[in-house]
Amino acid sequence: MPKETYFNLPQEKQSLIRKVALDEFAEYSFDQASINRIVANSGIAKGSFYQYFEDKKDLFLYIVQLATEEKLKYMSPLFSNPDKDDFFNLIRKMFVSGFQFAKEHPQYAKISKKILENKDAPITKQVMANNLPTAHEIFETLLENAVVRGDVRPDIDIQMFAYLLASMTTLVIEYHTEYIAEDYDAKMFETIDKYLDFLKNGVGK
Amino acid sequence: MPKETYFNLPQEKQSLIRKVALDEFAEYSFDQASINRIVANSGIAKGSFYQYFEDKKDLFLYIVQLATEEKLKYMSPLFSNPDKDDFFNLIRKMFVSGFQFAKEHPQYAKISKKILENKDAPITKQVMANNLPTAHEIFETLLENAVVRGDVRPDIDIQMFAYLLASMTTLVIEYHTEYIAEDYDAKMFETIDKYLDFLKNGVGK
DNA sequence: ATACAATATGACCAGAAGGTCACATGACTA
DNA sequence: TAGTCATGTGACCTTCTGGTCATATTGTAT
Repeated sequence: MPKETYFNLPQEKQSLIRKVALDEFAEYSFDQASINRIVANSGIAKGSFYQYFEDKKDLFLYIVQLATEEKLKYMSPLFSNPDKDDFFNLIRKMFVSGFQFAKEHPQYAKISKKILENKDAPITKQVMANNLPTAHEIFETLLENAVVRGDVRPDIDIQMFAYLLASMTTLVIEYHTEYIAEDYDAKMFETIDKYLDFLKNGVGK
Repeated sequence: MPKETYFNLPQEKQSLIRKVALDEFAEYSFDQASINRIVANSGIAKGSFYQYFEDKKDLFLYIVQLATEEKLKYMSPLFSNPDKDDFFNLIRKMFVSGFQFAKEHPQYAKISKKILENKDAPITKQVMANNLPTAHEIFETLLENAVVRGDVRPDIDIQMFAYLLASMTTLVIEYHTEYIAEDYDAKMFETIDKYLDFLKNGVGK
């Protein structure tokens, strides 16, 4: 957490620093991000930076927290009415929300992606520890409910499949951003539907 | 590629350097790996290192090439008889081979994993450029054949599914190494079978 | 105007990085 | 023995890093 001094700053200055730090961490990994660049781009003195934050990690975890809070705003409505949608519809809605989040907060999305990509970095482990429950724990609960509801076959390995689901979600988004150039938005639904069809029925003939 | 001086070295010295570099890159990412540590651990002078290699990148790409060649030894036999196995059996065999490779060359496997995890690092892009065809191009061909053979539904999006398949392979291995502690080897087949069942039939009821 | 606390500042520090270079060593030829 | 050429060496270079600290500035309350 930033020091009190930071929160005493005028809102404008706070948000400038946030913006610059966000840009930096969206472009560079934690290790490669540079405090020197951040202070230069913010127009604040190096010394001031350390009046506001304990260290680099402090700033990073703060930014990650903001990202997490923002993402939660998109996701939490889905879980308020747990029995409203069946499993596959819920997945669809999660996709749409996640897609919306990434579209409206591309920087936050980039940072999240960087964190997930660097699973063995020490900083990633700390982020994971701070921001439980992890995605695959959520999916485990979802799957358990889905089996009870009868949406999903009861003979699947829930732990394993939760792990796969959690990662496949980001995979599908990755695929879509990497390969779909035109009609990006409209085709999102096609991509999701193809994915859901695969989840339900597999690809065997 | 290393300089001639390197290849003129006695085999023992070459392989010592390879071993030390392999250890370094298995433990640290390209950026975090340190030439200073490598020369210290090899017992060679810093200056000598630069007689052998152009720079850090030169050494790294050399090690990656060795890894790629080694992995190919495990994988290429599978593709010599393309019509011997149906699609799902081929996937199974690829798993078993990949698993074997990772078990017999854990360092190489670690390096490959690190590369795949850091998709946006410049060095990763260069590795990808050098080592085409990429995994998902292979899977595209495989899927096309599978559709012709009738193993796989003809209405799937081959490009998209090839992308997913390529990544899911590493996902499943990741899951297995992360969650299966005891009977690691024996349970590998269970994991693969569960995965193949999911590929074929999905999870819908 | 004075005193006190909060904040701002940038020169500075130690460490590590990748990379260079003048020189030393050794081996082979004439 | 003298000359040549490949190889070996580590002190040294520049550049960057995260982080510190003595000092200067500012704001506020008396």
